[in-house]
Amino acid sequence: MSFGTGLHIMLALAYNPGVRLSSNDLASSIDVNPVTVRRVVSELAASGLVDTQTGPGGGAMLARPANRITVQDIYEALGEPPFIEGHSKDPQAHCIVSACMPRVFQRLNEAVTRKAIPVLRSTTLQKLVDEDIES
Amino acid sequence: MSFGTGLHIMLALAYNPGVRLSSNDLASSIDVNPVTVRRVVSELAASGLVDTQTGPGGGAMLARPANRITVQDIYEALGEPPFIEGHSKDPQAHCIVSACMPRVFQRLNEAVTRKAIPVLRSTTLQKLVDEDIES
DNA sequence: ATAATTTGTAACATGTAGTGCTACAGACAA
DNA sequence: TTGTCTGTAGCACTACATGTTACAAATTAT
Repeated sequence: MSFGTGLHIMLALAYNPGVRLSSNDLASSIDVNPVTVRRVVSELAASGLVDTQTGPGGGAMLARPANRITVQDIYEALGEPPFIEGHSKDPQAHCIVSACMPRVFQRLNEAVTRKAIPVLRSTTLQKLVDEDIES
Repeated sequence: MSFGTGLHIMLALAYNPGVRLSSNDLASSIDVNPVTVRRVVSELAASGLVDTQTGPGGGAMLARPANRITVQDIYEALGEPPFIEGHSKDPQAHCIVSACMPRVFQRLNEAVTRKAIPVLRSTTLQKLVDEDIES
């Protein structure tokens, strides 16, 4: 859904290891609605990246150490769109060009993704906390 | 504006070298409104990628050969957003994490972009016509 | 000149996706 | 039992791309 909000949440949790932050805490850090935070946290929890708990003192915390969670994990968890995306219209039967567009977009996206994924996969939350991006 | 529509337009023009295609021709190939096509073509023309002409027999054609126009040219011409984009909220004064988010997103985007751009830059329209993507 | 065609652009309507907001059931701690 | 949180539903609001209509200006052909 929202990668920007999701990464901000994960980074806030990484900065506070072992501490549960409520959706209100997180919301005031990002300046969004607590419900929006809960919606994103819910997706992160479904992918096993965070652990949530209800009740007083409850909230979210990282499910494993920050050096074992990558930006790619977050990107996938939130179902982010492909880097290169075509239009959504179906190919027109009468048109040769439109018939091959889906394959063109797919291959182009694969080529870009093949380069981008390793960057996201090698960037852990811990590196971001240390502001140590991209060796 | 719309990279999907833009690339489809450019590819249709590449498939028909030397021929001017009207916004109606292009619109029926993509299945969008002719005005939408004219809006995108207008941006492509502003960047010098296509040449347009009014009147009967008018329309758009590539401004230079398909092997000298890259996907990156099109991506830039349409002012596409960065690959990795943060949320748009201003950093909250009271929060350490939110203060460093803009820089985190910027560096992350730079790292991904540095990998993705060469792919787009080495992929010419002609390669796409030949379905020869990514050596 | 005149008529027909096409771009470029404005103005407004429509569709769609993310977000804000309220509400409340269920889980949990004290 | 009470109060605090999450999870989620439902609906309003906002932002933005696209659809639609309209028309001036450029160009071609007669």
